Amino acid sequence: MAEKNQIDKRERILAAAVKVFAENGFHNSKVSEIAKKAKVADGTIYLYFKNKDDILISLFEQSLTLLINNVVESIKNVSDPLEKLRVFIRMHLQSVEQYPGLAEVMQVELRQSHKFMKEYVPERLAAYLNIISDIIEEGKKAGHIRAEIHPALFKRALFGAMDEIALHWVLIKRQKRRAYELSDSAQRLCNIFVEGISSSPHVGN
Amino acid sequence: MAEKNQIDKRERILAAAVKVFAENGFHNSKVSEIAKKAKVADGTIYLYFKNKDDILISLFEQSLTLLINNVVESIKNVSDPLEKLRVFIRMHLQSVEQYPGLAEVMQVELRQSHKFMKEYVPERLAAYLNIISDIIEEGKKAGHIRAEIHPALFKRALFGAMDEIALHWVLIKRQKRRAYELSDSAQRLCNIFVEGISSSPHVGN
Amino acid sequence: MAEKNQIDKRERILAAAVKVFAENGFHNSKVSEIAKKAKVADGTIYLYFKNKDDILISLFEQSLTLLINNVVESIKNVSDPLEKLRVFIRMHLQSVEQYPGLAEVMQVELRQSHKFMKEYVPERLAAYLNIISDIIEEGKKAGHIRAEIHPALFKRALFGAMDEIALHWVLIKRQKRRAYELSDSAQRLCNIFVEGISSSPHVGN
Amino acid sequence: MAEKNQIDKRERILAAAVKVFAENGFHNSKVSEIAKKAKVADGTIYLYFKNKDDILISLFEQSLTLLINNVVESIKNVSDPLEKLRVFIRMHLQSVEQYPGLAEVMQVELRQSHKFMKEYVPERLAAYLNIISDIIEEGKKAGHIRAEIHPALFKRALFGAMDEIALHWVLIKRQKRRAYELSDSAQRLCNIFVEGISSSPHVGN
DNA sequence: GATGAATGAGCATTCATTCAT
DNA sequence: TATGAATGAATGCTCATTCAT
Repeated sequence: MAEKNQIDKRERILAAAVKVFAENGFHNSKVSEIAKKAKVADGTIYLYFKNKDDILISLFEQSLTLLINNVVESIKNVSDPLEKLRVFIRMHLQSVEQYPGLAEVMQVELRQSHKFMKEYVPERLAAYLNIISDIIEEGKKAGHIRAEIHPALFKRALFGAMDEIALHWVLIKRQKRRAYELSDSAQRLCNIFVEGISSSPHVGN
Repeated sequence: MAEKNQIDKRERILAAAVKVFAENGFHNSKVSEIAKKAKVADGTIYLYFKNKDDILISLFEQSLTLLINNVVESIKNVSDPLEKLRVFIRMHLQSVEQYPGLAEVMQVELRQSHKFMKEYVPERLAAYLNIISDIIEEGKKAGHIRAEIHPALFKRALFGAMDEIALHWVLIKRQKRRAYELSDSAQRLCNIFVEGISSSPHVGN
Repeated sequence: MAEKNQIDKRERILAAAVKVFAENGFHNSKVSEIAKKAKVADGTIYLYFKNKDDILISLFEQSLTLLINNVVESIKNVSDPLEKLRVFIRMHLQSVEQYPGLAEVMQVELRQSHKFMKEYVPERLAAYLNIISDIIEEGKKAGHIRAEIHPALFKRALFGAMDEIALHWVLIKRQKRRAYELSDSAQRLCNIFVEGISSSPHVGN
Repeated sequence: MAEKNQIDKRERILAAAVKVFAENGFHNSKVSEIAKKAKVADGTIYLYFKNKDDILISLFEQSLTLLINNVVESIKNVSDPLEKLRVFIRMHLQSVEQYPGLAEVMQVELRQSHKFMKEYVPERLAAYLNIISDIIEEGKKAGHIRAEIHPALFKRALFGAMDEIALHWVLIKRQKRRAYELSDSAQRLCNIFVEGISSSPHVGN
């Protein structure tokens, strides 16, 4: 019971942190605000996290773990590498749509802290990206993907594209302008990244 | 002479700012450090810029203006839309290679600064991205680019990809690991974004 | 205990502030100096006061409340309006003698701080002054004070006179010149404001 | 001609300073704003004044000189000491009405700087106040003023009263509330300081 | 004399983190 | 565990003053 309460508390802090970070950005977020939103004393946060940075890292890793699990699960039963790629793209954007804080935290973490929290090595992110390059390797072996496609570059290109599109969607949404459907964007992204790299001539869509 | 000196001073501040921002990130950069690096008094900065934010915005817009000019100039005499796209990609990454601060400032501006994302309207960036979508429109009309390609999404996808790749290169470079050639990356990116979207079957590379 | 400590802390800050403000004037006083003198961290001050201005206002209101209480208590059992006035004058200067910071803070607040003169409405001060005009009204009704005396003007004239005299005493005292007795000044002030200066009986106006 | 221009410039700076100080208070006034209002370069001010404090002091002394001259001139042909006092009071408040900046500068100078510009000895002010005490001495000698009246205290009491009343008038005026007539106040002040407030003839003390 | 660009000292306030309870 | 009062380091910006022209 006490243990469950502890887990609860950690989760509550993380949940509060996503909202606060998404709202104000990492640097403009106050630990005390997270504490307030989590209905926890300021000091309590330091029982569960080393410092403010640690909250962000935890959040990021938690999100990525979730994302990785979702994606791996979804891809598991798909055999065609190109289809795997389509599923991947769809899953990523779907996750963003479902947890809009996710995209914002990624932005924050990847661009902002990435560079300044120099100690931190983004293993989880690497793992996530490697799912992509693995698919490419696999597709190349199977002859479904052209030999010229460079897996390590492709994974970053795709990730950058998805991330930028997610960011745009989040920004539009925040501005209360009618947000478009991210599932449409997923389809359009497939048009570029999947149909484009295929080794067979295009046969419609 | 006096006038030149003034221009010099503004430029010196901007040049110092790129370095400092790139090194520490916007939020962790001190105005006084910029001043010191520019060999200027702290107060002098406020003769040329409204505040710290204004330095960042100016930097960003200046960089983009440079980029736009370079790109437009390079594309001018190219008639094939697909080739235009290749040139665009090459130019962008070449510029990053030439002014490594550029990529970092972009990151900073675009992602890090929530404040800007809320208040600042990135007209220059929009103009830059529209060069891409214009090429796509043109290519579609000419029948060189498949009808399914969505210009507005494409421009963001390509930009996100280029940006991510630029960031990676900058980070590798900073870590003193042997930096790879960005021109190779450009070639590989073309493989994905240009050969992929073409309406004609691939004929080698 | 803890509560007492808190009250202590607020009081300590105010006590330190009187000294610092009196010594340097409001604008030349540093919050950090107040903190140091109160043996409190800089930030602690902001747990008890909104900002530097708020310290001054609190100080002023606290002083006036004290003054009002003292005066009201002293006057309570005096029936003759003219005697009330004498007591009032004595009490005011006595308070200054007892809390020399008081007079200086009054100066600071009332004269120096244009900002306050524009935004802050001195209710407490008005209440204090109205004690004077009430006495005058009462004396006029009872026939002890001439009809020509204008209560609203009288209250300000008396306050201005007392304040100027208090300031002079404080300044002399600070310069380490032998300070005269404020009780003598009180007596002399009564001679002017209560007994009148003319040696001949009034012959109308 | 050049000399006249110089005088002009000094006057223009002082005239600008009155307005700026009256508007914002001494500490919140910027030298550059004075310069702008005087249509003079910032640096030019330092050709005519040692520093910002010096502007205030000059202003104050200039005002007092004017005041003293006016008062002395007005009193010259009055023989009755009590009447002299009435004229003095009227002249002072009339001057305030005529040059509203005067009262504000007095406040600023006397309360604020008085204490903090420790080097400055207010000789001119002393001279002004001594006009009052001289009248009292004279009146006492002539038997028109009671022996108990203490000249040195009287001068400060009267000055404090006039100053407070002037300040109130200026504040009311600034708040755009219908300002009352200062000549009325002068009359009422005479009632207090000259005629005395008691309705019964003095019977000793 | 006149200018105004340049200087750089100075300071209120915030907020991540600690620790006595 | 949990609390939240207390801490104090850290910094963008202002503005009086200077001085090369």
